[in-house]
Amino acid sequence: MTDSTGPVRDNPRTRPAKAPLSRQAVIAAALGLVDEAGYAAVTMRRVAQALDTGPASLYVYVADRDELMAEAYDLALAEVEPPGPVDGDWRARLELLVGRAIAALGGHDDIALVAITRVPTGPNALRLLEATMTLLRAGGVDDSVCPWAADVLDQYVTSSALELAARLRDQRAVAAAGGAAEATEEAMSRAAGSELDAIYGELPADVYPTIHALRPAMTTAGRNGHLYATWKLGVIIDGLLAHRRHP
Amino acid sequence: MTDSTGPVRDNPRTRPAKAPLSRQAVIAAALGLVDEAGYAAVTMRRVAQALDTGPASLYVYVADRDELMAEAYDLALAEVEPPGPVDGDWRARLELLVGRAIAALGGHDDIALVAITRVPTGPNALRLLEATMTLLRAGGVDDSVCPWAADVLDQYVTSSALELAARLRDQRAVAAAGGAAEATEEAMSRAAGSELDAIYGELPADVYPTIHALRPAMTTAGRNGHLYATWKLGVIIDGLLAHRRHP
DNA sequence: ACCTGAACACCGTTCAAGT
DNA sequence: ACCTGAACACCGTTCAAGT
Repeated sequence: MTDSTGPVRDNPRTRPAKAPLSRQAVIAAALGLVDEAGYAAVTMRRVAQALDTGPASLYVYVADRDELMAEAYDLALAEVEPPGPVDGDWRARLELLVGRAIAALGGHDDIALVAITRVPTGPNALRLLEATMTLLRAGGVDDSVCPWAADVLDQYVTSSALELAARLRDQRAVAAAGGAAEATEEAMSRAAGSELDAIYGELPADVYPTIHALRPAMTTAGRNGHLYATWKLGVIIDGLLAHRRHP
Repeated sequence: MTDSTGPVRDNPRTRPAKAPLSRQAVIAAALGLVDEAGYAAVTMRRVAQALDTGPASLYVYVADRDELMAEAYDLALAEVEPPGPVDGDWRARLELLVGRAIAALGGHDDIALVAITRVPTGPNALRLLEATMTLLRAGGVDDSVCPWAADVLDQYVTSSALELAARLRDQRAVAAAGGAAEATEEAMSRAAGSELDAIYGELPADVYPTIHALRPAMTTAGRNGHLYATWKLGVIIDGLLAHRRHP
């Protein structure tokens, strides 16, 4: 007699799940969609749908899609903790910091695309910029080149995060195809980067002698994700050390 | 008596401009639109409009927007000429090659965005990859790390081209605003990167001491485009030289 | 073979109207 | 203040129909 009569009553049994909208909820929903389907698949309409509302409602909390994605990017960086004194000298700490940023961003698919078209200025991005430049200074990098050095490291983080995301995506595709034999084979060959290898393989050896000669080393398989990332960071840091002072 | 009577006749006076459609024409039109309005503004419908046809007609020559943009990217690289023996030793030549690639891509607004989401495999990209790896080998870079080194240089080219494009875009905005005093001031402050500087300036100095201390060096003005690009390339090449061999 | 009008299934964003 | 239905001005891509 109390339950089914009044549709005016805000009954938590018939209307249970709908959490109140908020800026945080909108941003979290956007990042969740990135995880599921990637940056390009995040539309205002889908974010709204995930929050059980209409697209127009989002504009109460967020100026536009661009701002929303920038906030999702910063949310992805929230989990990154800057290393402390226990983690070693400045170089070990810098490597840890950079590695954590790559893992955090790469763990949210291609959210790092946000950093390609705009300079991140969210609170977490600023926090990590501060930490990075502090470590660089500790490494003897000159004040005048410190911002440049931080920029180079940021570019390294962005491109490495996108690479990691692509690798994880391939792995997920292989795992998802673990049923039909044909699909599995196709997914595995994609994961091995053999499309690219096939392109190199079809080039005439006389006009592309170097590509031809180095082809074994050029496949994604030959790149070995982690080893490549380590090598690349070494290149950058040693390069930075050689250019500590302003030209 | 021959000119105005027959509407059936294909009269070049009344129907002059419409060139026959072709894959090349579609690609060139797309790159032209990038130059005018940037990557995001290039839609199939606008490309069709520029060619005086309907969007459906483009699909005769091009599989989808992605392929079209990839071809436009490769077209932008067509003008890059690999340096020869007259241009100096391997390092001078590598610096020239990389500089030319940045200039070519950056001269077509943000077309370099194409290289972010897919590995360029057009004929010109392959031609320049071959040239790059040949120079790296001449510099003593080990075969096993050559592809990695080429990858690092490609990332440098892409990010530098996007930076250059942004700088040119700002300059164009300043030039275009050369009338109304207010508009000019706003455009110039944008060009000086003072938005970013304002963000840094508002940070509390006690929790962001390093950003605070280095703020003068962090503005775009302080970055001085060309000097920064030179420094960055030096960092990468010297880093590569220090890691010539496989770890 | 090449071209295209019309349609399909989407977009981001705005705005008047509701509570 | 917060929310929203409906609309506006776009998208990429397909496909049946024309030449």
